[in-house]
Amino acid sequence: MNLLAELRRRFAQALEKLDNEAISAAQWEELARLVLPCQHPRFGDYQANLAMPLARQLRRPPAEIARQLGELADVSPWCLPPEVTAQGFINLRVSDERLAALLHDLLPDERLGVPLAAPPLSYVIDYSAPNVAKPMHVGHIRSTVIGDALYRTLKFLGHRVIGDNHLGDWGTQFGMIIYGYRHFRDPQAYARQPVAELGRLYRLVNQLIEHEEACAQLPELKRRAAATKQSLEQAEAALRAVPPTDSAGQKRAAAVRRKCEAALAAAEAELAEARARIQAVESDPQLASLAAAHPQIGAAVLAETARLHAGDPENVRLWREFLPACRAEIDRIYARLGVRFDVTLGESFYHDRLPQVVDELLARGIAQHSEGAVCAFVPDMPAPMIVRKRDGAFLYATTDLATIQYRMEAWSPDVILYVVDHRQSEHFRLLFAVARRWGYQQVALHHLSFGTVLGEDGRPFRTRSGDTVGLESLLDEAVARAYRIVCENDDQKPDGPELSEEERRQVAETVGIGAIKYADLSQHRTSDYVFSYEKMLATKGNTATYMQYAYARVRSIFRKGGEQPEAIRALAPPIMITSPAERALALLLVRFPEALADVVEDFCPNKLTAYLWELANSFSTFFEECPVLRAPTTELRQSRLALCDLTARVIRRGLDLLGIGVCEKM
RNA sequence: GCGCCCGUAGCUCAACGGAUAGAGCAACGGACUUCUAAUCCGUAGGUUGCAGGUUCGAAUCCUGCCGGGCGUACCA
Repeated sequence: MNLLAELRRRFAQALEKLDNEAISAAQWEELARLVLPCQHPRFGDYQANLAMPLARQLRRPPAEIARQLGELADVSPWCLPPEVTAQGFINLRVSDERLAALLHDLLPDERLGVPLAAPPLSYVIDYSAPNVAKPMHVGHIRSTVIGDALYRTLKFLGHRVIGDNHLGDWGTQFGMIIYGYRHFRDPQAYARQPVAELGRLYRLVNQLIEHEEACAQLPELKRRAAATKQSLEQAEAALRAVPPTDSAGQKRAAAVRRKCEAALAAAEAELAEARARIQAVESDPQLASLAAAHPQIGAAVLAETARLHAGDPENVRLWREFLPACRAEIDRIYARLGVRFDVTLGESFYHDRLPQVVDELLARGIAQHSEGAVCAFVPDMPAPMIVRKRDGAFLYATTDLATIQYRMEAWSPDVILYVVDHRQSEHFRLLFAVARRWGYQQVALHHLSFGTVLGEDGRPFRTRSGDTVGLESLLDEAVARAYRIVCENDDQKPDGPELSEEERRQVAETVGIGAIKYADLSQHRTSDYVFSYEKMLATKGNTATYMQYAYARVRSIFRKGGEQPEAIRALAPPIMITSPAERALALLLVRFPEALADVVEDFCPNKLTAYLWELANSFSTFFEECPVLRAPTTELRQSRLALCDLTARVIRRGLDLLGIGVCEKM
């Protein structure tokens, strides 16, 4: 049961009973949303803040309205009689007796009190979506982890959910490895380890293309750096020319100078990057000769891609040969991450549909020819959505439209969620607008954007040499650090180490992967965050490790006491609330359903991490203050064991919904 | 230039239009003969970028400014 939702219902009923024509029925539910959890326990557990906004409408003092609503609202049996303040707040406190009863009911409940959604909706979640020909990197973490957490949570709430991995399996990257395969492959290496060899070919071709582009851009970049330098000098001169008495003028000129400084820094950085790319190839004789032997490699790669798309038998054959190996590679990483999909329909799946999509858009007047391309113009958007290029090729925008069409035909979902980084928000605004005009008006389309993973320097997370960081090496590093922490802790246990080497490895894997996922999920989805092994593996604070530790402590109590959780559940002892620590823990246990409702309200998993952190913290306090095995009476011991069991189950379930595991010992 | 997002404790971040803005890290002071100290308890730290406005009530909504990130017609 969701207690908050229930109290809101009661207050909506109270408004109805108020029988005041000034308040429309439509307002009841809206006002009832002003029943909220208290920010501070001194005011109680929940508060109803609806008297204040009603005061003007009803032309009566808020305190008086609050008193009346407090009487009309039937908050029994859960809450004590409401207390009303002079400002008009209605404070609600859950009665200890009922709290105990609620927990007692929770004990045998597999769902831990979480109600099934009524009615259930059907969702398609589009997440992860890496390009399969290149190794997965740090940039894929967020989409994968957030999407998976939302998938699990929506499913647990009883919705019909289809997790769809919209792979990039049809793009230029395949042109690159086809080209690489034709010209640079090492047959023995390919026979031995095809994925590694394809990865090498991808990186090699990519490097040669970057070299070619950098060479081509170099004069322009030099020119731009010189020009920005000049405008900076002008801006500085202009600033000096402003008389000191003109403070407004000074400010304006200083702002211009700052802008020029930033532009110069950007131009110089770009120039430096281009030079580094050229240097990387030319300092290596082998690479340099390859670059010389393959001029126009960029165009050649595009031609290979075009031949693939046009159905050239040899390129299609190679694509079919490469794809399984590439898929196996990412599947291995998904297995390690514990991420699953219901379907994996990559871009290639929609290839056949693209011409019809464009034709249909043209026929219905949604798109038109413009400068040789086919474009869908949308009011209030500065640029159109281009669905076919001048050269006749389709774009990912076209694929995205075809994907919506297919998903609607195949599953007719109520909601489609796209877990994709914030830089694509404009693309999605266009996409959704065009989809609406195309006739998909019922389905809710949400772009769940997220921020960038930053390094400790505040710049997007990269290696020291400036490369993106491979996802797998990230996992390995986190696990390696977790292993050191596990060993250090186990060696220091008062009764000596209790983990075997094998167990230590397993714990380290669970803790390390959990740390990475949790660090990501505990940030607000939309903000950037700084990637730090130190912080994510910290043993105090809002980390997976802390939750996992709390879970392990509970399990340890059961082990030491020779108790079985199933036995406690079957016994279903009365719950006794004898201290503030017990009460705080008990109330949080009852509020698990609220946390999950919060998560899906705006698709923010950090609501769940915040809840779990509070719960685990509350348990730690309880652990310090309330002896379980040595409780003064058998009844209290059993009651506390029941609290422990529920805590462990909520933590385990909560972490599971985030895609994070637990350990019995750590 | 235009568009989108962001500015909260020294640092990293929470906060649903609600009461005295919360955590963690770092700092300081306590608690292991007691179920895992990977812990707990306490102290200190704030003009929520600035200025207006809306509201009974604003970190939250609106306007302007300052500062930052990202995106801006044929890449994905």
